[in-house]
Amino acid sequence: MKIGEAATASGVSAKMIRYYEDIGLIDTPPRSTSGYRHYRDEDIHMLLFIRRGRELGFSMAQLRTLTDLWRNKTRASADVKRLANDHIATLNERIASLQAMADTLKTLARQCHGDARPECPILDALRQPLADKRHPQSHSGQK
Amino acid sequence: MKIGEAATASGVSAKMIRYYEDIGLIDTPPRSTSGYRHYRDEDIHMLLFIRRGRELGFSMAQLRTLTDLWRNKTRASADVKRLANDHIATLNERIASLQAMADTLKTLARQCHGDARPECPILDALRQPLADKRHPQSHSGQK
DNA sequence: CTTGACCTTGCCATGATGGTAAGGTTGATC
DNA sequence: GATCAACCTTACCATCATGGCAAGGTCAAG
Repeated sequence: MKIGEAATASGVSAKMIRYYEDIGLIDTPPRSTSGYRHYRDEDIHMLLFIRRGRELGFSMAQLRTLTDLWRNKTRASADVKRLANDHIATLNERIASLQAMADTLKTLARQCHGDARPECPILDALRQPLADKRHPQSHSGQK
Repeated sequence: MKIGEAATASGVSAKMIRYYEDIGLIDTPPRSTSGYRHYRDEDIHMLLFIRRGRELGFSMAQLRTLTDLWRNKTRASADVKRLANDHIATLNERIASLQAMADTLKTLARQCHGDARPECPILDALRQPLADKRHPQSHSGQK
């Protein structure tokens, strides 16, 4: 299978397949005499594996570990689980951060008239330090 | 105020202040005869405004619009509110996407023994198409 | 043999940020 | 009035995963 077919079959662009090869995430495939890369079904499975990992938000570094674990028949499932749990924790942090932003904005937007007048609590809030709902600070440390 | 002080006062690095100037997000400040940039309190407020906007997750493009609105005394608060609501929608999408990843991973991690054995439903799941909880697909469209 | 679809490599761009290097300015201290 | 440290200036490189483009080679069908 040439790279175009591999791309279609795996859903990973030819460009990215070459990139993954470049950074050593996948094996360097054999080449035809004319230099074309050739992939086997096994390689497609690897690419699918990588794509799904990316879709779950794993970083390239984590994918590197995951593909190693995948190839390693004597792996301990505990290692995979730990990686997954770490990633879940990271996802939760990112979610919490975005949620805090959204909550703050929702509060501000609710207070904004949203009409033709220029007064706007949203802009006002950006002028002053952002209020922290849980630990509001009353002092401003300026020089 | 020179750029270092402006950076300290605003919490925006000198590097980023120059960058914001470069992309036209802030005005080009006056220079001393030796070429040093000089900032007034007003400029610091603008930098604080930008920083807080970034902290709320607004993109640079949105910040560009926001700073324009901020400077424009005859703005309509409706415009600010619309921008905020758009951004809330974007944040919600990103949250939902991350939440879906986390949910899938949590389900998989729960099924993983997490011991010394190699069998692992997490790796298995990455080998097969990821299940969509709401609309499971039973066929695979391959060539 | 031509044509079109594919492949190859290599370089550029993204976006917001940090780093580094080489050189000029300033102000304080000796 | 020299020196030194702390600042400033510009300019370039790197990130990370991805896409785009260009110039040229390959291959199969007609």
